[in-house]
Amino acid sequence: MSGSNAVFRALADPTRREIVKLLRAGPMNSGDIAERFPSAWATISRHLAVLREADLISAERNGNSIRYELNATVLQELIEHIFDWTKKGADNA
Amino acid sequence: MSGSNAVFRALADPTRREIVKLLRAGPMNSGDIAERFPSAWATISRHLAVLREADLISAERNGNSIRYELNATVLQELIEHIFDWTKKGADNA
DNA sequence: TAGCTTATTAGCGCAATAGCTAAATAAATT
DNA sequence: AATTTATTTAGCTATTGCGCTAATAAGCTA
Repeated sequence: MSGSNAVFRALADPTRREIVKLLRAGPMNSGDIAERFPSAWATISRHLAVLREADLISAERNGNSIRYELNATVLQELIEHIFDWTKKGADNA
Repeated sequence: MSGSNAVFRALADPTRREIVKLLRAGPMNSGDIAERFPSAWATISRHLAVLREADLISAERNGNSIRYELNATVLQELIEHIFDWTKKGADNA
């Protein structure tokens, strides 16, 4: 999936945006994340996979559990991307 | 559809993002927009409706045709919205 | 009014996505 | 090795979303 498309698609879902916001505070385990949502663990796990594919978060195995961390860089790039849109002129992607 | 959710959903589609980018140069008729895409006019028209619902563009009847204009304010707000995510701390929406 | 132009809405098919439960994988523990 | 804990993958159903064609609406002009 091509770069920014995956990011936009990932952020189109409210639950996934909530996960992103949740991870601002710092890294969390998959289970700790899932606990905060009404959906089943497996459902959240799939959401995490989508965010991972978009590179919005990164996963790291930590013994038994898996630690998810927000990828602030990608958010920053997204902001710049949209910011470019607000400028008239050339066909800057 | 609640505010920012509509915006994120609208931008999740590549064609709709192209339309947004196209309108940076200035207002355009529905037909002139549609001509630039391989999809059928009706398909583009529906995309325009989605963007309109998200308030990313505004429509104005101009005699026979309808003029679409980019709503730069909403893009600006979106940037600020995402920017807030990059800050740790409180649960700022 | 009829007819042309411009644009949207309706209805259908198909592919993609979100949700669930159950099964599978992985690491730690006994 | 078998069990427990943590998480993902698989298989299913239901909903949503995109694109098409055909039909409808709104404005203009003869």
